[in-house]
Amino acid sequence: MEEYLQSLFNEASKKLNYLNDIKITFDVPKILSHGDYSSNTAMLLVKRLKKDPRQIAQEIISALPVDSTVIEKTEIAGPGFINFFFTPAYIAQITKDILAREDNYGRSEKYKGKSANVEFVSANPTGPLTVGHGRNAVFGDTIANLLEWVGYSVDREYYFNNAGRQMRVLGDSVRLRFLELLGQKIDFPEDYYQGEYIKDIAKSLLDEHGDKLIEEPAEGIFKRTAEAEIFKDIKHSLERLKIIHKIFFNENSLYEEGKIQKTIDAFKSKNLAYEKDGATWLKLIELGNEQDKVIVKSTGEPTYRLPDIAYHIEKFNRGYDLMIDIFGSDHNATYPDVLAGLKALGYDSDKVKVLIHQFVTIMDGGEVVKMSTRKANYITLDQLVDEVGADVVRYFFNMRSITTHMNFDLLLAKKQSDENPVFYLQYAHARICSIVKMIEKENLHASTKNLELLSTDEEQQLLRKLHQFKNEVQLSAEFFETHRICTYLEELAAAFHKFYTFCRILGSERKLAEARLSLALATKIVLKNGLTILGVSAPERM
RNA sequence: GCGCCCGUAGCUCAACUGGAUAGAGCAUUAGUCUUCGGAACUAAGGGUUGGGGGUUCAAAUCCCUCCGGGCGUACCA
Repeated sequence: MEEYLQSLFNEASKKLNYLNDIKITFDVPKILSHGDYSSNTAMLLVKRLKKDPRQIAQEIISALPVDSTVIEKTEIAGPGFINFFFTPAYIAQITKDILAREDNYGRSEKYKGKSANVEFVSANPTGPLTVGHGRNAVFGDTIANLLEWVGYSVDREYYFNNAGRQMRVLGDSVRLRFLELLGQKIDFPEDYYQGEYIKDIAKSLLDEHGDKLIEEPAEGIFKRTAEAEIFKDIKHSLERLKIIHKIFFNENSLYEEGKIQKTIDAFKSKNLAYEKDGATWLKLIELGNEQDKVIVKSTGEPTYRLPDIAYHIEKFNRGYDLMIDIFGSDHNATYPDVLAGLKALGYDSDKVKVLIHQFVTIMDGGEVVKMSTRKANYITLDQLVDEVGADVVRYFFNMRSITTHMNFDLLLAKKQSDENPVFYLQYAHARICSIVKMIEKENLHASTKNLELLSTDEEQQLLRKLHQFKNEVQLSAEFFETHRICTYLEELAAAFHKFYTFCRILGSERKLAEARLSLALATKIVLKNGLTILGVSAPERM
C-alpha cells in the first residue's frame, strides 16, 4: 500500500514542484478513524509555502491520480494530515502475495549485493557464558537474521584473545586446582577464577595424565586444556540457542601476521603516535576525542585499542559494506577511540556500526543477583536455557529495546512461563495449523478467488496488520531493533485471535469460508516468518 | 567531577525515530463456552511520561537545568 501511495505522490510531484523538495512519508495512524495511512507532508511545507496546511493538503489531494478501486476515500484531518482509506477489497489482496511467497514473504532485496559482518558474543574463553552474554548473543544473531531478510549476505563472527593476562590467570587457576587435587596445600588467590568448572577441568587432567603434570607450567597444557574445554562449552551453549558463528577470529593472529606492527607504523607515519614515559600514545585529542591514550604499554604489550583497530582494518580489507559490533555498556568508552583511529587511517568509519546494549539485572525473588565471572557468582546461560527453554530465552532478549536496562526475574520467568508472550504467539500458530488440518477434512480448501468477502472489522484489522509486516522487517533491520518484530507479532496474534473469535469458518457460506481459511493461512505464514527471524520455533502443536 | 544509557499505569515494557485521544502484557475487577484449540475473547479501573524551563503548527521523543539509577572514566579487556 505504501508503494502505491508513493507512486501517487511521484505523479503529483510532476505538477507540484515543491513535493520534490521534501521527504514524503506515510504513517499508520494509531486510531482507526484516521485511515489506513496518513501523511504529514502538508504540514512540513507550511514554512516554505507560507500557506495554511489544510489548503496545501487540498492542493496535494487534487494532484493525486487516485484509483477509486484502490482508495475509497482521502480526507484532510486535524491540523493538516492527509488520510487515506483503502478499499476493503484491495486490502484483502495481500493474502495472495503472502500465500504465493510463503516462507519468503517479508524478505526484500533492498540491500541485495551488500555484505555485512556482525561481530558478537566475543567473550574470551575464561568461563561459561552468563545471562549477560545471552543478551548480546541473541540480539547479535537476530540482527544478523534481519540483515539477511533485507538482502545482505552476512558473516557472523566471534572475536577472542587467548594470549592475554586473563588467559594466563586461567591457566594458573587450573594448575593450582590440579595441585590441590594431588593433596598439596595451596593458597588460591582471590582474583583467580573461582568457578567449579576450573576444578572439573583440573580433575579431567588428573584422570587422564595422573601426577605427570606436576612440573608443567601453567601456560602449557593447563591453559590449552582449559581454553579448549571452555570453548567447547561456549559453542554448545550458543548452539542450543541456534547461534552458529561462521568465523572465530583469534586476536593472536594479528600479532603473528605482523598486523599490529603495521598499524603502529601507519599511525607513526601519519605522525599520530608519540612516545612518552616509555609507552606509545595515540594522538586522540588531535582526532577530536577527550584525551590521548596509550596504545603500547611501557612493557611493550599493546593495549586493547591497538589490536581492536588492527582487527577492524582486517575486516575492512575483507570488503564488507557494513560492520556491526555488539557490546555491553561496559565497553561504551572504548569504541570512540577505535573509530577515531580507523578514520585517521583513512577508513570510512561510518561503515562500522557499534550497538551497545545495557546490562541485564538478574533478580531472584526480588533480590538482585550480582554477577562476576571471576567470583563464579553468576547464572549461566545454560542454566537459564534449562529452566525456561531456548524459545523463551531468545524471545525475552529480543523483546526489549537494547537501550533499556532490563530486569530478568528468574523466579517470575520460571513461575509464569505459561504466560510469557512467546507462548501466545506460538499458540496462535499452532491453533491455525490445527484448524487447517481439521477444516480440510471437511473438504474445504483455501481460496483467494473471493477475497473481497473479507469485509468485517476483524478481518480488515487482521489484513491491515499483515500489510505491515514487510515494512516492519525493513525498519527493524535499518534501525537495528529486534524488539519491533516482537511488538508486531503480538499485535498480529491478537488480531488473529480476535478474528477467529468473531468470524466462523465452518458454517459460513462456502466462498466466505474459503476466503477466511486463506486469511488464516496467510497469518500462519507471517507468524512463522516473524518467529523465524527471532530464532524462535513455530510449533504446529503444543 | 566528566562521558554514554535510562526514568512512561501497582510491576515489566511499547509508542512507526517530532504527529492526531501516550498503548500492550502481567496483576486487579466484572463478563463470554452444548460446535473450528479457553494457552482465547469482551469490558472496567489505573498517567501532571521524574521536576522545572525552552524550541514549533505539533514534544514521552529535540535543547537547557535540577533530581534519581546503571555503566564507564587504566600503561585491564
